[in-house]
Amino acid sequence: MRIIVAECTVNYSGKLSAHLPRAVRLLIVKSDGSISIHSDGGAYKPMNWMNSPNVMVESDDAIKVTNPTDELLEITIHDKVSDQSFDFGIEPSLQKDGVEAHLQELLAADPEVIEPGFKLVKREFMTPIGPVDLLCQDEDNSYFAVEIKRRGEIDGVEQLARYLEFIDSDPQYVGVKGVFVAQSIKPQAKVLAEKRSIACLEVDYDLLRGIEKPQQALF
Amino acid sequence: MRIIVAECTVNYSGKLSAHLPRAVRLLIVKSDGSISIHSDGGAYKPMNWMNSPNVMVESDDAIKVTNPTDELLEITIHDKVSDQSFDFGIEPSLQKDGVEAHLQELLAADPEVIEPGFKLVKREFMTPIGPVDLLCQDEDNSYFAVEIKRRGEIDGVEQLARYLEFIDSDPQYVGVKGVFVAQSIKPQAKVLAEKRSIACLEVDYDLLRGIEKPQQALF
DNA sequence: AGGTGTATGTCGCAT
DNA sequence: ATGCGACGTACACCT
Repeated sequence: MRIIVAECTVNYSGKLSAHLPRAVRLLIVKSDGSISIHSDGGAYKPMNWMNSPNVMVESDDAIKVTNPTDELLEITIHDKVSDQSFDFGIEPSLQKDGVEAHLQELLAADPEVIEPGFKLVKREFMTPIGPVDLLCQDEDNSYFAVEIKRRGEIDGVEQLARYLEFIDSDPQYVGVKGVFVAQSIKPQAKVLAEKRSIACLEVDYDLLRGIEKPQQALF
Repeated sequence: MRIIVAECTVNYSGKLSAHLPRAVRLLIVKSDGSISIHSDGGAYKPMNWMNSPNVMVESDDAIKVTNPTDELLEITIHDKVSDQSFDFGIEPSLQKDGVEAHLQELLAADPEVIEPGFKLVKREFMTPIGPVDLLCQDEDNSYFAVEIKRRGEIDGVEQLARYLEFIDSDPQYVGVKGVFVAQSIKPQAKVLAEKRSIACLEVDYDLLRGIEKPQQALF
């Protein structure tokens, strides 16, 4: 990892054109060759960047980076304040917990959390426009398509509505109903779900993780 | 801007839980208080971060950052390699010039690219739920609502379908049909467009830019 | 390599 | 503040 602080101007052309006027900025060159240009503000997103793979050509007062799709990043260095390199060694893997995949696992293991009597038919049930998270059946063997989100927003409801449309057109599953499950559901998403005759359920992830264990202990 | 290189372990809890095992990493603390933790790889996205506003409490071997929504970022510093601060001054504004708007301009200027005989009725034609990119008429004076995207995905088809629903409910435009135009259209988007009776058209931006000039030269 | 869905998405703009 | 759409989205996963 190379860390440069320099007064510079930047031009990017490729998927769009961008120009950064002269100012002091942080340049990060990672060992895979990717380069990013940060200002002192605006969250973590760099103002400009070029991902690996690319070719970087450096001269006294300029850095030119090109990639295989003909994007060009051109940095003119007016005044170099600092230029250091560090050896970071290998990066152990990042561990994450609490994303949608976990939520789906927990609910697949315990469909009765969604509705008493629910049995899991299929996880990632395929439709022509993509997989719905869970397909379940209730005690009357009626089908329910379940869409799970971490945050319940309006586009998630639309997504489920589209799936339902396609699943319902299969005679085997005709009459399928929808359940929209999320840790929290926005008011507008609830309104739209109501309009689409889709049930809503808010679940607490920590609680869900909690009740999962006692149930496993029963067996 | 403060730039720290240190061997550290990191824990984040908030919207999810994340843990970074001990390794050397780059910590960037921007003047707005936001902090990001980078490894030496993986493009520009940091492994962990905390945006402003937040409260940062620093001790000899640890940095604890909390924000108003009770997210917590905890960095344990095992070995500090470097710790420097720089004054960046003010950042002049970034200038961008995108492809998206230009594509609409080109098609508005040349609707026949979409379909021979097409005439432009209105750009940004207003509906109660937002403007559709182009409203056109063909040689039989039938109406066509055109939605233009750089990338044609399923959401764009839904968007156009919603517009069509509203436009069609106006007696003047009843029977309006839809055309979905993009540089490339994903298979699933095509499937949904088919189901919604919306025509799809993939256009080449460079080609379009090319044929624009000869036409302009005719006048 | 290309398609598809998620993201602690981020960002900007309108309401 | 919240909703909504665009992003040089990035990124993991699957075929």
